[in-house]
Amino acid sequence: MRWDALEEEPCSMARTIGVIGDRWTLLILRECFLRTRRFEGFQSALGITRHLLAERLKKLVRQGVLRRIPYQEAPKRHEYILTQKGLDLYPIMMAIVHWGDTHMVDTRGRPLLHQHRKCGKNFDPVMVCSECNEPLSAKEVHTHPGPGARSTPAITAPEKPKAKARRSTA
Amino acid sequence: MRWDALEEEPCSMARTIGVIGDRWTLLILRECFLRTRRFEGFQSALGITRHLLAERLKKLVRQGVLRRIPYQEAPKRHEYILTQKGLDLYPIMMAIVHWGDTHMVDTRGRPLLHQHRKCGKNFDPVMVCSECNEPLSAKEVHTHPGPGARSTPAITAPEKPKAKARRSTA
DNA sequence: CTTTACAGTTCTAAAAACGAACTGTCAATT
DNA sequence: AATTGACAGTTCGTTTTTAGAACTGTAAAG
Repeated sequence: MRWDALEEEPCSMARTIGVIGDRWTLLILRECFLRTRRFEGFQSALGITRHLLAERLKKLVRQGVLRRIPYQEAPKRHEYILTQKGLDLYPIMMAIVHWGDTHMVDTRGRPLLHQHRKCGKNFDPVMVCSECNEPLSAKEVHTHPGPGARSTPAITAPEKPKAKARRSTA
Repeated sequence: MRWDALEEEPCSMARTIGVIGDRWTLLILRECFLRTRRFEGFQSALGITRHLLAERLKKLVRQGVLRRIPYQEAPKRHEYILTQKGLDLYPIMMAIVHWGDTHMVDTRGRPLLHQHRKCGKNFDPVMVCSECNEPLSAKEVHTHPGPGARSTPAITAPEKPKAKARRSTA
């Protein structure tokens, strides 16, 4: 699969993965949220090769996730800062961190705590329904096609019409 | 960087990225949440090479995200189903989908709608503070070291002590 | 007895990532 | 005046991953 093809797929998840779905990009974005702004900052924090870093930053700028802002003339220098589109990735980041906090911690506990300025407490992020404010879990959600769903299913492998379950121990 | 090293880092995000932070893995998990369970199902839905699919499934099983359950003897066949650890990835998936719905839709609108069984309505996922239930945004959150923070910063590049800003147009 | 479903494994070619060195501008140091 | 260091990349040869297609093996169906 060509990875830029992901952005054309009629699936918001595939499209998003096309933008942020690789390891370095996610780590670069972590650094952005931790207030890193400059090339050397990213490079030394992550140990990414300079080549790849340059490429990933370019892509994030192209996608509108980061903005490249000059902070000095003479040797032209730029900072990379999150746009609103980039800031909106925050729930994804927090969800990733929280899963790690829940399932990947060692005996010492979590590496990082998060404090909510509004209420002053250390918190966990919780995902709730926008309509009833109840916490969400996979089993309580029903998925159905929306207006942007694929009309011509030509791209997918054609459904084999003769799908007769041989044995169904399942 | 060796990618399995990510799981040792004192950062819940890095550790999580070590498990799910690549394109195919995320797409495989999407399929899992859409109730795909079998090898051929994943393969034909995604167009992933069989080789990589086998490898990724193995890794997800090793990580405890999927469980490999026999559904027939004689050719031994297995299904891959989400464990609780895997189901807990749901907020990450929803956050990714929601970002795509917000920032990557074309004129036709969202490909998929989500209905909450409890309240019956189509919804968006919202991330809130576990303590005060207010929606979260990056700027309202302060991050500080937890018990599992790195005690010996030997792995990171040593902080250059003489960091004297040459020019600060910033 | 040939085909099909299914779950992989094996192989070679192509693409991506790594690692280290190099380019270029300017300020500060010697 | 010459050298060093900060900074933001680019270039290039090597190694690792991924793609793509074919092959293996079991058993039911036609």
